[in-house]
Amino acid sequence: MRTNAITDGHGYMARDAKPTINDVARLAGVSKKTVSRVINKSPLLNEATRSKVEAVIAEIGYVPNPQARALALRRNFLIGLIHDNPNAQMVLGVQEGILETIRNTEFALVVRPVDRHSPQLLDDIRHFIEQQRLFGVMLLPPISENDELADMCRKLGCTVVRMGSAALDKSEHLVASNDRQAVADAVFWLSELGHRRIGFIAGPQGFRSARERELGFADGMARAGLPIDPALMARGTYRFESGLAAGDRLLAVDTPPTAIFSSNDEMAAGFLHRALDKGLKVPGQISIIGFDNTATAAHIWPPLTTVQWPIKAMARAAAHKLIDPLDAASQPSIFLSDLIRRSSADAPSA
Amino acid sequence: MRTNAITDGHGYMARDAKPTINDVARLAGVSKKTVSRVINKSPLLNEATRSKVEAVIAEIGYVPNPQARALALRRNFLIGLIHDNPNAQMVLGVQEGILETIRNTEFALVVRPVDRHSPQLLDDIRHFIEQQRLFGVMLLPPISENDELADMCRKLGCTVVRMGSAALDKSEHLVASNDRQAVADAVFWLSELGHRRIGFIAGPQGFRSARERELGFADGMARAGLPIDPALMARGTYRFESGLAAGDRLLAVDTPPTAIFSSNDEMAAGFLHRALDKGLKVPGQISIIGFDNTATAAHIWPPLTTVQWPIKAMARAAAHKLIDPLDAASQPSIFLSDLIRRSSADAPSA
DNA sequence: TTACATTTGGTAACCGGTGTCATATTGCCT
DNA sequence: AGGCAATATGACACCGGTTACCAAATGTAA
Repeated sequence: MRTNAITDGHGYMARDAKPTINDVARLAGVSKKTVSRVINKSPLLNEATRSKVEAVIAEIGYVPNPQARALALRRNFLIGLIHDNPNAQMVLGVQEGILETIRNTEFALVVRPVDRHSPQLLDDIRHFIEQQRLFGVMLLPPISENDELADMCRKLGCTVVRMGSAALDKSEHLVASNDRQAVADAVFWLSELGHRRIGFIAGPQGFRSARERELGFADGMARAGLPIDPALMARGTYRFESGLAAGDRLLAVDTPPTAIFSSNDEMAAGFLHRALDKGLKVPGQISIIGFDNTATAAHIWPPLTTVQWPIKAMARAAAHKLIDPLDAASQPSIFLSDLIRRSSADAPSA
Repeated sequence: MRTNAITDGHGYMARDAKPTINDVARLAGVSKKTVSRVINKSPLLNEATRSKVEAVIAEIGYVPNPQARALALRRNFLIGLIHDNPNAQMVLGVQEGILETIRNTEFALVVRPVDRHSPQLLDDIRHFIEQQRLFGVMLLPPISENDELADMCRKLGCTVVRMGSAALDKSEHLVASNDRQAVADAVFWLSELGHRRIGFIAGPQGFRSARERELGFADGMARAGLPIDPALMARGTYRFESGLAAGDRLLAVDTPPTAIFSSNDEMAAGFLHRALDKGLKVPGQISIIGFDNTATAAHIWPPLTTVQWPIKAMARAAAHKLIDPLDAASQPSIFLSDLIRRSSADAPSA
């Protein structure tokens, strides 16, 4: 008894008619408005009336129509997740985090993967927001670094929350991780382990996350009182292959490094790959630390020590900022990442 | 000029008023109905009237309110993606595929990660569908194998499309990959390479995908005229650790296998890990093939040869089935997977 | 010229909720 | 008992689209 056989003008099956607020009102012998009050937990309601209406609601399985509500309230309950993210793990973690927050609300999460390099990027997103009349949007890195995009979303009337890796200029809705400090701590930890020659693989220029991690590396080396050797610095693209290339170069210097901090796991995996190719012992001869804690990090050999964003917690916080006006007014939330210690980094073997 | 400063009763900022169909009608000097006809591309319309209205629409940037439309049409344009999936790569691929299909439609994609083991699973999902009044839902494996869930969604008036790894009983909306044949082909390929002792790591019992892949293994061995040695068969949980365990057992037999087909990449990675631990040369002494082509597969060492679902194509097909009643009426779509040949499998070294 | 079909546009009601404001009921005080 | 506030409920218009139905304008044939 799922649908009746009548089709509408579009060829779609007509849906079973669901009970409406009118049905509830009629059955309970009250007005629509009273039912509406029950639904919205209005305080000025006779207890007897309330329970009578609630009984009817439960009996016929009434669920308010969100589209009608959205229309009447002139505000809807869709939040958009816009991302262009190479790290599937992270995107999914964010989706789960957001969902944990909105699970018992009337909000829903609408996703929109985009192509950062598309020339119609802005138009696409504008169309998306206007067409769906989004309540708010959440921007994930790296596209969260696009100020023009964030401005546009705001002009469109959306609440905007950005997840980032650093203090993005404006004192706006932001959920960030303090990459700089996390990297500094990790590098300092390497120095405590006894490493003196520590190399660094930077991410691509123009990414705020890449810049923050570079600064963190400098901080950590400074704190450890270690000099930065330009021969031990490489720049990659955040991709596996560029880690390979970094390995070629950094492992070929006269006095090679005993440890490497890579700005992300993919490059770390590439570097590791190359180190093993060259017959080096990891971590004996070369320690490696990555960033992101992707699935790969745990499954390569040896398992990669890496820095991990508290993604779900950040996503929960971001979702709160989005749907809770009080929270939104508060300061940016800055999270600190954890160092996941696995086997790819240890004290250098004498 | 994003919002005015007036807040509504809920403390949210009131949004800028967007132009409505009435504004368009007034400015164009026609009735609402005429504007509606233009929007819906009604054929019985004076060309001059149409262009006049279109000019106004373009000028003031009118976009129809989807909530109002949904209300009036008694049908909405939200499709839900319900999944409980360990493979982030795949979920994201599906999201992208669906989006490619619905990009220029008025549909939007609402995601709902769930916990397959939650006791309130059905209630949660029922609530989700009823609350959002979803038009249709797409179920991803492994939860797509839950018939009870699919039935419930249908009863709720949703179009249901399931992505699966095998012919799911009913002749319903289904987009599947032919895992059985893909595995058979891969195993046969191993035999062509010269392997005679081929082992198999099965997935957990109760998963259709696991069963299909087992059948595929048997098919491939039969086609190659090779016997199946029970000592070379293991069963895992689809997780890395169980691949490790399989390695412990399968590599300890008197005449160890020269090749292994693992029902997924994670277990393959675990098995590979263990093989390297034991000092085996891969692929020289032992070849390994996985399934899924996760990010890990490409980044472990040696890179894993693996079977890959044409995920985006499947997702596109599934989305079409969901939104296009004609397509929906057609047969299930069965896709064949590709074998991604990397370095973990090759001819056995004499 | 009239009768009639065909286009084209307008009016009103409705979808399922909401807000505003008026009204009915109750309790309390003098 | 009468007056008044506080509480509880209802009537009604409205959100922004849709369809159903009707009226006017136009074209066309007898």
